[in-house]
Amino acid sequence: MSEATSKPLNFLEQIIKQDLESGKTSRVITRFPPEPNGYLHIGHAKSICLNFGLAQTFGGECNLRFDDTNPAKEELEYVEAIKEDVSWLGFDWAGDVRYASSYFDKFYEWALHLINEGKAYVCHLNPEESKEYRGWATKPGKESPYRNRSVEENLAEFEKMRAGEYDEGACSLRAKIDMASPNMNLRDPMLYRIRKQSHHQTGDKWCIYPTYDFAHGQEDAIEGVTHSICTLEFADHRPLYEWFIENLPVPAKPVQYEFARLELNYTVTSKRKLKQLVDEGHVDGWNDPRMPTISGMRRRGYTPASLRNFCEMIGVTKSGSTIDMGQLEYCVRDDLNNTAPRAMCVLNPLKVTITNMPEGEKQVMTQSVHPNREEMGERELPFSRDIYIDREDFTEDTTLSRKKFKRLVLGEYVRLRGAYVIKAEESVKDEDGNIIEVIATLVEGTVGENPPEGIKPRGVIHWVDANDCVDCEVRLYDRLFSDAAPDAGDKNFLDVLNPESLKILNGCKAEKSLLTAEAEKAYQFEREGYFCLDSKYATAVKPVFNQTIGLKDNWANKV
RNA sequence: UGGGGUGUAGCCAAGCGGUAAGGCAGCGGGUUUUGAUCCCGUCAUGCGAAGGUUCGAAUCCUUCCACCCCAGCCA
Repeated sequence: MSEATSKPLNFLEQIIKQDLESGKTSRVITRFPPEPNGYLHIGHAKSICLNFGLAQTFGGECNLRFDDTNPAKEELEYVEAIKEDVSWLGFDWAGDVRYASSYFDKFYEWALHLINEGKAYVCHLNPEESKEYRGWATKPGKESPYRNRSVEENLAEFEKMRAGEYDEGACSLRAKIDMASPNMNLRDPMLYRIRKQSHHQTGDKWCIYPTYDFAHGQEDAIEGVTHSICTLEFADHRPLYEWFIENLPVPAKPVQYEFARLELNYTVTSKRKLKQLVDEGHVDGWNDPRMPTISGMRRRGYTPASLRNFCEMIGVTKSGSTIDMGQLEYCVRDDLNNTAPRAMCVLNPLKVTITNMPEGEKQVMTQSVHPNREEMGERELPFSRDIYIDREDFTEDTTLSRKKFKRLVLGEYVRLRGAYVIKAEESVKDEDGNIIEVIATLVEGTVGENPPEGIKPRGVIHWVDANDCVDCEVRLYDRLFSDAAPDAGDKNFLDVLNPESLKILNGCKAEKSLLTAEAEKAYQFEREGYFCLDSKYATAVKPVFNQTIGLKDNWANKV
């Protein structure tokens, strides 16, 4: 790590390195603490890579802990999905999955401890009154009239809360700190509130639930977490986090650090908004391939490695930043370019008949599965008199320069990828003047060989044997939002949804080898992009392919 | 205008008193049976602004400016 070529340490790595060197800690324990109230998204991927990555780098461990302190918003479906996403990303948590809810007895005991110390009280102010008493940024709060109850009374009232004798909102347990603190979080924060709901892990055992603030640091302490890493908006909570650690007989003293959450342009990373997209049917579920969720990206064909590389590449700092979507796309292309098998698929088929090839004759071309990775083997491509090419790869316009149109032009030559050089002899049109077929001839001896002197193919195009191919559906995706900052200002993100984010193409013609494609495993459809079989809609008789990402294409606007 | 946080290129990001790394994007060129990949070159006299300290400042000091977060019985 001291080599000149190594990546510089981010600020958290520097802190941990120092803590290890100074002996402040001898091992590193981190945790990824999602609340199971939605699916994980790209922003969580950053946190996962950070927390698990730090543990890996320094030979420590990282826990997966569900921060399930609010039964009103949480569901078992989400905990299962989150576990799957973390595993898929390639990380193993230490030991069993943890739950904040499994520490509820301990939290209750610690609440009693604070009451006994005179540091917590049951407050019967209702939500509106609490708000009023809290004051404002420039205005100190007022002390609750219940603030100075006796320990005995508080104990009795808290027991009544726990026993279900009060309705939701009737009262709460609060810490006695400082109603005049400039930090709003220290103005007698709430520790417990009443929620008469069953919990996905603890059932109906409790009707009072600890707040985030009263739970998080203590969870960390119980698990021996040394570096508790959260996002910037919790920085204001750090003094409170520390207050609990100082005032409770906790078994360890974790320290909280904050980093900037990931923002990506042209998308939203807010569970609330993503849930709204799902609930209102703007997308096809949490794993819609257009969603920035981990499950959506997986269904789209993104790989764990590409996401990990992305998170590594963007860095970790405390400055709020918005990463360009292009950077994520670069990582996906970079990984897929190296790993994806190649195949050919014609998206908008145009029939080509090769007249100097006898009807019924079948030839077989062989083509490498990957141009620079011989070990991936070869594939066979049937070739006959009738083939399909893409409509966009043929034109009758003979005035186009060779630089501007490197495809098939009437009267000229083009190379069929992995097969012959052909010449377009004439085009056939329907009564409306649309080109429906191209009549062509092949140049003998051009498979794997250059054509004779004088024949200069304009370029290389992809094709598929019309007599031996697979009919399929292809789904093309564009960004979900047409605005770079769907969230910004007071604009409604739903107003900037991109109406063209999904295009469904039917009647596409894929090469036969694609019949064995595995769901979510991307192929490169040569000259088109990366595509994977959809895990939801593909059937044995009808493959459906999702476009993972297009090939980089910077010639269109240059010529 | 209370508290907390952040300002280095179009987007990220190193830098920790010794004279602005790297990546993405862009631009120019080369190779190529994918207009992809790959390769080469190019891209901040400048670090939010203004003062100050110093032989020397993105780094230290002062003042100012801009943006983000906090008034849930959400996390």
